[in-house]
Amino acid sequence: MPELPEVETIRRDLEKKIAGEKIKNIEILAAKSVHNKSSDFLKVLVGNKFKHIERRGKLLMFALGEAAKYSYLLVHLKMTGQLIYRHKKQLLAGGHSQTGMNTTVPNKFTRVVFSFADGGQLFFNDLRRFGYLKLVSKEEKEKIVTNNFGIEPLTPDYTLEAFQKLFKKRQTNIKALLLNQKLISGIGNIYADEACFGAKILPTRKVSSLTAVEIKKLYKCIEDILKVAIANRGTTFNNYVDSDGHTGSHINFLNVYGRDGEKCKRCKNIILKKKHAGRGTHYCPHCQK
DNA sequence: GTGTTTGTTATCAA
DNA sequence: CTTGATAACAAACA
Repeated sequence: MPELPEVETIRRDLEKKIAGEKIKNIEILAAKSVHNKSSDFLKVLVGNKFKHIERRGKLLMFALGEAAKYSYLLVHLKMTGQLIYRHKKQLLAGGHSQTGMNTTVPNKFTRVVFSFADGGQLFFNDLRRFGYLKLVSKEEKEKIVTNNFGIEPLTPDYTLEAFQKLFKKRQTNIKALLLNQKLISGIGNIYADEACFGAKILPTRKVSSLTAVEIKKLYKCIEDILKVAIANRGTTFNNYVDSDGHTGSHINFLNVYGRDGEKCKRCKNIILKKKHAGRGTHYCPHCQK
């Protein structure tokens, strides 16, 4: 489940590997994963290059070198998408990474393959095919960003004042607020539960019931948890790997997500998991109020 | 065969 | 128009 820390880890690494490198060839193995006509996709990208990679929430935006009708390639990994890069030598060695967990590419879940002039290849894998690649114009990109993404954590836009505003005149609960990308972007099921644990707040609480002190605490916890998770190169629970095909290590630092039935690291009570807002929600019934 | 997993959108209701 | 709640999607695995 790539959320902000996982997508950011991919963005930073991948940008160093592919920025400015000419795209020599593209294989579309699953047309459904590409939200453009295949012929358009190839025509625009082959011979082009990615200048840099931006990110908003969980959405990656590859800026094209030669921008005309299309200026950006949007990539959303949804639940099981992966972007794995192999340079020429790794490919000659058999498509495996050299250290850590091996992810063989291509594999049966490879949907699109980019081949670069320097012999490197970028593989878009997606087991469940929820993810997508989509070419858009500059205007479309800006419209998508404006219409679908709220406050971006870890940027100057993420202020306590802006965060506090989200709580005004809202009837929903904390978990739903944190998962709502239009209000605050980049948080998914894992970090929503982890942030609530950090702030000692039950995810089921109505947002109107939070005190000013609790809101401030949650604000700080979100920032902290995302930064630490990035430092740990993300959480690999099921499917996530970085652009080298390596797992992230933040799973070792999770306090509640996936720990139902285990002891709370803070108070030793048993962590519970309940379906809430259609999602598995993990919490400590004792030290989260 | 069934239940479970979640990011996002569609749909309906208030 | 805004907000909220829920279902649906997709696909593999235990």
